[in-house]
Amino acid sequence: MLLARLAQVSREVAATSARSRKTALLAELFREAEAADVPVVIPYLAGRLPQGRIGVGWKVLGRPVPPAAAPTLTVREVDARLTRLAAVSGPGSQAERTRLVGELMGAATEDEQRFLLGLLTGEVRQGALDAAAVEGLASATGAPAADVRRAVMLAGSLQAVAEALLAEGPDALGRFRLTVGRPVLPMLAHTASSVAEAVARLGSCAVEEKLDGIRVQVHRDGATVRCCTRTLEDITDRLPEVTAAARELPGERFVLDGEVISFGADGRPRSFQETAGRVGSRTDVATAARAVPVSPVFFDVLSVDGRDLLDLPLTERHAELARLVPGPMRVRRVLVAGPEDVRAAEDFLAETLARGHEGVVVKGTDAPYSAGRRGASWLKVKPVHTLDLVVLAAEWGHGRRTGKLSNLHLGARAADGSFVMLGKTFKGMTDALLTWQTARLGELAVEEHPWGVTVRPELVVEIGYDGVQRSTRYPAGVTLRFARVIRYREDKRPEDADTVETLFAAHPEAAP
DNA sequence: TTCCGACAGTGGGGTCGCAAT
DNA sequence: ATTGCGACCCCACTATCGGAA
Repeated sequence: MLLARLAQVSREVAATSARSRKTALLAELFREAEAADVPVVIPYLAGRLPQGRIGVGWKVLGRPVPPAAAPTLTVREVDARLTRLAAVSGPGSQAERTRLVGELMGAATEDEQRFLLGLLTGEVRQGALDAAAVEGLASATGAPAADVRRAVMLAGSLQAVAEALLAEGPDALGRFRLTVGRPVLPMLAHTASSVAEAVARLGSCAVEEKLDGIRVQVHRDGATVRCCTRTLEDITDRLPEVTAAARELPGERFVLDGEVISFGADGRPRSFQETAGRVGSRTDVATAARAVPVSPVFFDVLSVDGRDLLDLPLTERHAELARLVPGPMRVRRVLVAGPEDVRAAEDFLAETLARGHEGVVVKGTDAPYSAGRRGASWLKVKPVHTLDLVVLAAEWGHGRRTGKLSNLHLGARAADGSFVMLGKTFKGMTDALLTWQTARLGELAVEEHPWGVTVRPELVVEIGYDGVQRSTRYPAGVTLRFARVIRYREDKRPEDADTVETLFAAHPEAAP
């Protein structure tokens, strides 16, 4: 199959907003694909490279190359070239990758170049990625979409399911079961604004502490232990403590879901930055582990001794977890019967925060484990802090925000009346707000840049954030974590804005 | 008919490892 | 030695479609 055909379909998919039409276009293409093209066509249309990320970003892509006049590239040829490119390493590798990318782009037509650019940078922007590819695949093969989706979640891979399905038909789906040693996409949580809201929505529930670490899925099969992240990246080699802990447990074959986090000598959790830095260390794990030891803390079990527990209610899965994993290695939790019991849940949240954790996750007791889904039966609750800050500048948006001032530079008031930048945010804005702020900030602009405008510091905006973290980028030495716009405060003047001192008073642990 | 779940998009900041300078 | 880049960890929130209620 020619790459040009993929580029054409991607363009057509992007041009329609109807999901059913997107699915139909993808299904048509999957039907056309030869068997040998499938392992490439499927991930490409889901906006992914079979090789994963291959060390090509904006810098390596370099300057635009004149496009070819006629399409000649096949998808398999492109895949073979990218496999070679991914294997390049050592001194001079960046130049060699740049050369190979240039060669590839030179062989591509304008339409193909546009598609390849999106693929390589991870910005396909066709409004249809995994879910649409799953639907299209189901439609192309006559398999029920729900069965295909479930197989993909359990295989942790669209590609493997696609190959089996196109080669053998819908019967192949039965093969994709939960298997110890093969990572499963983890269940994710929605957000609730308060424990009361979460309990009201779920009724009978478990309230579990939410640790601010790295999600980890642990598979043990006899002496073999594998650990993977939320995106199914294998990090076994970086977590010797977790491997050892899993081997100590009284079970030979199981799959556990939890969080890996580092506790200080005082027993309190270290900051996310410290835990993430440790888990990110690959070159000298032993030294990193001595400085920042990590512990696994589990909250779910997906399989034990060959029994698949995914469809069991939380209560039953937790009973299995309690049999397998000792208390100190499980998250703390309380059971709440319903809204009449909300005080217990609120007290538990307060205790959890006092112990230095992030918040809680409220889970419906009857809910199964929905692999790969953001199930409505898991609701996280974290306290939200707010500050009134001043807009110092704004950056032009991209994609659907092109032409709108989007990303705001946020400043707190300093003692001398100047403003200290604390970070940026593009979150929390409706389209109407984007339009309004583009006009308003345009009036306040004092300087235009290629990236946006700097403005007179007059506009006050209420910002929500989850906490502060250390920063070398900003002058106060800290920045806001997950800052988002709540509302503009046109009733406030910049001299009413919050100060750096206010910030440090609210977060004394972050003060210099 | 209205409501709501799921998904894609729009990016934020930090840290590590590797290559370039 | 330092800097720049890419990958990947954490993540919030809005718009939209289409099935559920």
